[in-house]
Amino acid sequence: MVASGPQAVVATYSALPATISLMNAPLRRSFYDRPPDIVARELLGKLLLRETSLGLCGGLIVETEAYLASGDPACHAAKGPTKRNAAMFGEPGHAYVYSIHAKWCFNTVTERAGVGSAVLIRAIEPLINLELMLARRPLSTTRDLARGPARLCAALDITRDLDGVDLTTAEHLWIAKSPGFKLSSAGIGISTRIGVTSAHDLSLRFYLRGNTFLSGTKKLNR
DNA sequence: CTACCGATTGACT
DNA sequence: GTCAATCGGTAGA
Repeated sequence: MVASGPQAVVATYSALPATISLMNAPLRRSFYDRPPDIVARELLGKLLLRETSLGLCGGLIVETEAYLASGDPACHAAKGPTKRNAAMFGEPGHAYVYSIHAKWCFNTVTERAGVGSAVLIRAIEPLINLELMLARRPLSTTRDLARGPARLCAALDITRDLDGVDLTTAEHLWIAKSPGFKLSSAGIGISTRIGVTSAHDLSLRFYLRGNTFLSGTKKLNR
């Protein structure tokens, strides 16, 4: 059993020269209490961490998408609150977990309660406790383990149970800074969002350029 | 209750 | 590159 709460975890990240020590203190609520396109961009290079009775696991966020409270018909909040999207209208810094095509996807709620915006985490680079994550997706290669929003949820065991959970405590699911990772604007790619059937024109997908663990096609990742 | 849809994935050409 | 399986959420009878 791995103790919860801030602690150092060790991992090797492909873009860094060597094994690095990562502190896992959760980002504060103020980080999330901003427009989703800002949060989506700044979540790149952060660590997504998941704690269960089987131990700690996680990885580096390499791809995100913003869903806007207004002017964005692709956003689940666009038609107002329902039972499904209730978490999106709650406090920032909580999880919004929804089902699509019989799978789960994970978002962080952004902006103040009542607004209805979020950031979808689309891909992580697996770093911590690969064995555990691979056990949850036994047919997957390491590259495909968490490349895609539903794959990532399967690898981290994120389901409906975590809908609405607070991301600012190191209990079940949270996001932390990864020391040593520098976000440069040159390293960030921006494209239209993947899979949406409306608002094709909005460039609200953010990704770490050149990262091996991105979902989508080569063309979108240039 | 039924019917339809989808912010996906994995198998296949 | 194409395409169908999958099932929870939602709307409507």
